Amino acid sequence: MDVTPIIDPLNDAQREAVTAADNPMLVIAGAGSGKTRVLVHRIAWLVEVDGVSPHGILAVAFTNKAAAEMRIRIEKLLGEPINNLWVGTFHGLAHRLLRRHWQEAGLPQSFQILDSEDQHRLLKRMCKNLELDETTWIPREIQYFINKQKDDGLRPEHIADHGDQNRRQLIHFYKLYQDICEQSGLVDFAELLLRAHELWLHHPNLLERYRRRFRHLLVDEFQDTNAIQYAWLRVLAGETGIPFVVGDDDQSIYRWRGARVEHIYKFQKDFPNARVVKLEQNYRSTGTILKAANAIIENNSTRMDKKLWTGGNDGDLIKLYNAYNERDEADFVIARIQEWIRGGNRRDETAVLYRSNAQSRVFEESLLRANLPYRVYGGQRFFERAEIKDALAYLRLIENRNDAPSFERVVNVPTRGIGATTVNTIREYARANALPMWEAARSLAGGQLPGRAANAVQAFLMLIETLAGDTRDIELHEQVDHIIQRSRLTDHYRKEPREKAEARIENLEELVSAARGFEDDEAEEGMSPMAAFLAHAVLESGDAQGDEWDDCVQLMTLHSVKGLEFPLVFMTGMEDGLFPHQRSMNDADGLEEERRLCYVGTTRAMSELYLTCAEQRRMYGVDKFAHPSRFIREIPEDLIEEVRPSIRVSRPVSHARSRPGQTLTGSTRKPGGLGKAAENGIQLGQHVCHGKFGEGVVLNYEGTGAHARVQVNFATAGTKWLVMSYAKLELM
DNA sequence: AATATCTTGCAGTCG
DNA sequence: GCAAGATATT
Repeated sequence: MDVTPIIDPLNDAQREAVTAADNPMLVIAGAGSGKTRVLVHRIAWLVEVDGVSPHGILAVAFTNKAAAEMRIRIEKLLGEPINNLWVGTFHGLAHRLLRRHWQEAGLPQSFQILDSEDQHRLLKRMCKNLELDETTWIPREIQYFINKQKDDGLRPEHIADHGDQNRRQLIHFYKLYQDICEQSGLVDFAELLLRAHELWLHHPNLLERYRRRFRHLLVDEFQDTNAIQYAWLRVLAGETGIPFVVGDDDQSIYRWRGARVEHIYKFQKDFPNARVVKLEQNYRSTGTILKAANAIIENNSTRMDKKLWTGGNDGDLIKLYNAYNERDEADFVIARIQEWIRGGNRRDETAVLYRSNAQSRVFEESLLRANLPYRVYGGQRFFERAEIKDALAYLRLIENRNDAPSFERVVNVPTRGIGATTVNTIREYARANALPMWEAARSLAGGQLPGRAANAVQAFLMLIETLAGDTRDIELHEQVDHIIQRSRLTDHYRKEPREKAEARIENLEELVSAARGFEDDEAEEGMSPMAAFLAHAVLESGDAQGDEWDDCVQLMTLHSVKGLEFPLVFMTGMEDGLFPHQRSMNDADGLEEERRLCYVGTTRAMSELYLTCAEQRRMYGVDKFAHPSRFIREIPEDLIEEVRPSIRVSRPVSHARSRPGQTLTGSTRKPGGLGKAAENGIQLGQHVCHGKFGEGVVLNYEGTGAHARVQVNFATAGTKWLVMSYAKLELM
């Protein structure tokens, strides 16, 4: 047997992990150290050398995309498709188990998954029905509470109210919500994990079966596991399982959504015979970039000691640009990208990173002006669009008449004369008689509703039944198409403004295509293609921007860039308050997570890294002055080169626009090159007069000769940047 | 039921 | 400053 393709591409540390004996293994893998490679090669090693059947291996990734990629890489390495290997996300795997063992899990066979929007809508409706005080009962907060409990593995009966009235109410609400879900056959995301965990706890023989089957448990992005995920894994591993987990404590950036990096330490306690391997050799970035990344992350107090290094060159210095505002920042970035492209490089080798989504706008405008194609990550995903969810609600109702949220969603879409009053009556009747909405509607349409409403409801019920009958024996995509047409959703959306209508109808057509192309590889026996498709739609809600996959400049947040790499990277908006974000700046934990985010961003760059900040930024409609991010100061000076330095000066305190605490001084800034004396007879702090704007004070000054620009704070007109050669300023 | 007007809040994200 | 959601208006 030839193991060279599995072993040869690995360094010593990677090889140690890949070829390890049957021990629990914790791999601490720095950014760009080949962590996915280790996982993939480990699986290949198990199969090829240790003779483990893929049937006995379970691999967990954090996103569907990562899972799909992992499978492809494994199959490529092994040279054949591997069908009986379980690779997926925690949610995907939990779902698979629940489909398989729906009876043991106490679920109806036709259970459906509730996404977070569905969950929110349901809770909102519950709040309204219960007529709770809407200032204290905020659906978002209730949602957060319920999900948090579930993520911690808690059912309502497990939670103590600590004698707190409010908390007792919340727990009661959780119970109520759970009852509705049970009755409607619905399972939310957190519930998938919780049920899967309970499946182990309540059915020891089932657990035993899976323990015997999955001896090898591999987990990627281990630092991102939450409590219930870890518990599920822990129970499955038992005494005999061999977990192999890979993660990077320095890249833990999702604490706010329940991820606990502490699981890395817990792992070592729970599996005392675990071996720990550190991967520190980086294959991605230049020496300079790695030095900067190391320097930044060293400021965190709680971390495992780890230092990235490369066998490669130091490469270019990191460039820092101090823009005078966010538009200047964007123009600078776009100019650099154009330069990059002129140099014969690709647009998709460049990434513009920012802390929050709102920052993308200025870059988009600049890119549009420059005629550069770009792609913004994030935003609404395909299966989350309103028109798609409407169509899916019809499909779900056909699968499961008890699905109350779907019933409510489409009972009057398109409008068919079933208004709020009628729906309320149905809901009330359902509640009073402990019936599903569907049954309640059937009863009431028999006569207890006013004639017109009764007819409308009757027509709706008939429609669903007819559609169900019509589509029983046809192909999946034909079913979808038929239902979209006959429900008259297309006609409904056609009434909207032209542009919107077109996009919506296109999306509905796209849904039919999605159904046509759908292959239910992982569908469980007894699951109809439609049920599999619906589950797929919720669990894998698709890319936000399916189109525009070709050569585009990549725009995304620092969070969504994790796992990616680009030759040319811009980390923008490097200002205190923006990054680190204001809301994380004041506590140590928050700041450390921001710093890890900075570490993630820095380590995405392969050869060139630009940091940009603006001294003035328009936020929420007002211009604000800002200090450069403290993270810039954490990078050793000799690694940074300032591009086109601008001049710093104390702001005048007397002006209405300036506020205490916003005074900028050159002395605190790094690196050097700031604070040169001004030319052209203009002095910083100089009082000047402008023909149109009147009197003002020179705040800042940038450039030389004909291109020189000056920033003046006018008494009445506010702060302006003026080109010296046009402004005709008079010295006072 | 569709449309106009007002209020609110404003990090990040995957399943 | 803007967009989404809630509420008022016809």
